[in-house]
Amino acid sequence: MTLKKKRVKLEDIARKLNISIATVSRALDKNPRVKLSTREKVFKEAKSMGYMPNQIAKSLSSGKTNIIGVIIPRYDEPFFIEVCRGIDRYARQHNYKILISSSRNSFEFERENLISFERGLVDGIILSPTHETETFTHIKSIIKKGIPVVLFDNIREEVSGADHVLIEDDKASFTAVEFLIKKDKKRIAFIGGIKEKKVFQDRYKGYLDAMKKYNIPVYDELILHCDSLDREFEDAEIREFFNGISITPDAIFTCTDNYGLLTMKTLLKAGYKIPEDVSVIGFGDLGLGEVFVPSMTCITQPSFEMGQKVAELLIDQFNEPNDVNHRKKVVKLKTELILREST
Amino acid sequence: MTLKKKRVKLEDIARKLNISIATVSRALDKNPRVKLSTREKVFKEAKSMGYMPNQIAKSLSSGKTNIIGVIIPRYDEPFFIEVCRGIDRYARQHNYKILISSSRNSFEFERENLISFERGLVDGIILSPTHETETFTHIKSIIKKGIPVVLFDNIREEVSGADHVLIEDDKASFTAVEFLIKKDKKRIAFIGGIKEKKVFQDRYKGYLDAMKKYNIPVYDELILHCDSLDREFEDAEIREFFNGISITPDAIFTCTDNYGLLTMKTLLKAGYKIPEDVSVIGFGDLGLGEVFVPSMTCITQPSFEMGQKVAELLIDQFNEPNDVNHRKKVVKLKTELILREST
DNA sequence: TACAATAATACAAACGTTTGCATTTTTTTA
DNA sequence: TAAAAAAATGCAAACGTTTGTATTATTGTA
Repeated sequence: MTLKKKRVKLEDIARKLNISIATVSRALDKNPRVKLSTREKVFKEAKSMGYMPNQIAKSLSSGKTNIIGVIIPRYDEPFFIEVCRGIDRYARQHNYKILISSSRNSFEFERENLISFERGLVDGIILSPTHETETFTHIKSIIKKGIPVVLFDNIREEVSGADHVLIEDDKASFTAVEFLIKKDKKRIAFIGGIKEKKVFQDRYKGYLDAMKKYNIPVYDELILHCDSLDREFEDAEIREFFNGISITPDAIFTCTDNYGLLTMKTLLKAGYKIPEDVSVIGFGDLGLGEVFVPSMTCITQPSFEMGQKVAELLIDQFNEPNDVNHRKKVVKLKTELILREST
Repeated sequence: MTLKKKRVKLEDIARKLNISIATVSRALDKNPRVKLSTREKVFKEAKSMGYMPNQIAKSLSSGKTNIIGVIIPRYDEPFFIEVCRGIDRYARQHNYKILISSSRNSFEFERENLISFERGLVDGIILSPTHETETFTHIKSIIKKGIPVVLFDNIREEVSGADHVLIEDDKASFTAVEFLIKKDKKRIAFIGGIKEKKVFQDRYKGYLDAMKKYNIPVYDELILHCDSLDREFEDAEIREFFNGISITPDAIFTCTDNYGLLTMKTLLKAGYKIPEDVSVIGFGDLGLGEVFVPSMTCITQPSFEMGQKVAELLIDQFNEPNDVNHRKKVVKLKTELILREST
């Protein structure tokens, strides 16, 4: 049985070369204060001994971990994954790693995750609040401790008090619905998500605004606010909705790619033709809408870019003076309506 | 301008209460060596001062970070995300966090990531090798240093030398193809992925084995090994393939959900009826196959469970004596064929 | 060849914990 | 009521770095 060998540390190199730890440390740092020939000796020895710096010790000493904590409501939503990709890309370019946690759509978990990040493992935090998140005291308390925080998506602006990035949900859905109206649709259904979630409220608002502006009647019957938190059940919810309505819509605006696809599926199965009988629009555009037959018209969300922007704001904070009351930055990203076969 | 306050540490509590740091530390640990009344005092003070233990200092002192490093070939593949979810679930239950990196399908990045994990930030590593990964010396060198490693998916068993978890790819695809044959299909096309990747080799093997066993002719023309590394181009590749063939297949076995969906899309657009004219089978089953119209028959990969299993193996290693030469464990997970409308 | 100026290196404290062992305090016992 | 036993606390080293300052070695200058 071979036991694992101990890591080699600065001290080992120092002893071997008969110099001090400080010199070894500085040599490996390429600090010009140590003679070139010594530096070279140290490098050579470090390599031959298989030296690897200890990140933890470094962090303790420097007070920086170069880790960014990320809290998202769930993993199984392409939007969040895409944002994380964006964060990761930007972070890596700036020598940071990211540590992702899911709050599983629960305020309690969100708080717990946040608290666990308070233990100094991360230099800053990126968070997308759950729909349950109504108060922001937990976030503010983190900020007050001087830990940089950036929020994205689903923010109630009035209360956040932190840098954040979002898309113009109301405008985006207004545009989509307006497009349907201009295509002469009269019975436009709306399929949204849990009412508590800010993004869905905004998307609903955009729908109502457009309907109002063009004087199109809004039928309560044609409005569904899905509230399944689990993907598995969304399907059933949408099926039931269509079973229950007496007015046949000629267009459907949905607040999610998944809702859009499930809607199309349900309608196709029921024998409707898309877009001849009904038009369908989705929201998000993360790949599936394009593959489906017919392909789905979508609002694109610049998810990857959102991630990059969020990371940028955070890393900017790292480099700013430690002013707790600095002016909060808000970035709004633009969306676009991508036309496909479903309209 | 309000400056951020310094973190409160054990020393601060100790000073305030006029006791030693050691006692505070043990009190917070609920160590019975310190008097109950003292413990209570300490807890109260810690709370009122807003004490949060410093994870980094703890790690340095204990030699454990409670972080698991995970390296996957890419983020934008639901399979890997699902595995990560499984890892995360199991890890959290055992008080570990996970740090995910993508090797972006490049051996070089894989190595770099691995090296960065050698710096003591993680207690162990979970890795899914890229298709470029032919030698395992970088992995072995990590293992030799005593860092626990577990691999999953896409392993060349003969060379890995580490615990690993995989599915029986050849068996799975054999089953799928056999099913098609028993449905009396005669011209069965195969759409696989990059030839260098072990999982695709195995899935191809399963196809060939089944064809051979039942004496079905294999047409080279009906075989495609996609080699786009980027999702965007897979579509074009598959379209071209179908444009180029002169034999019309009556069934298509594809090695990926995405290939399956793209295939269905292409066929539907070309006017074929599924499953009347052609049957299609996918591989993976991560949600989309069920939504598509017609829904797609798939081989299920127990991705989430795979993640959990991988994490379990790793955490088991943490608790084993430090035997570098311990007998490697290999876990094979079962797949299933889920029948849907596309066959 | 002595002395300053400069270059190279070493010492030791600090980062915030944990923990073995020593010391002090309290309780028990005779 | 003093000694022994048990309980509570404190001291200091350790974890592996970084870094300000002190020290030593090497040059250059007159």
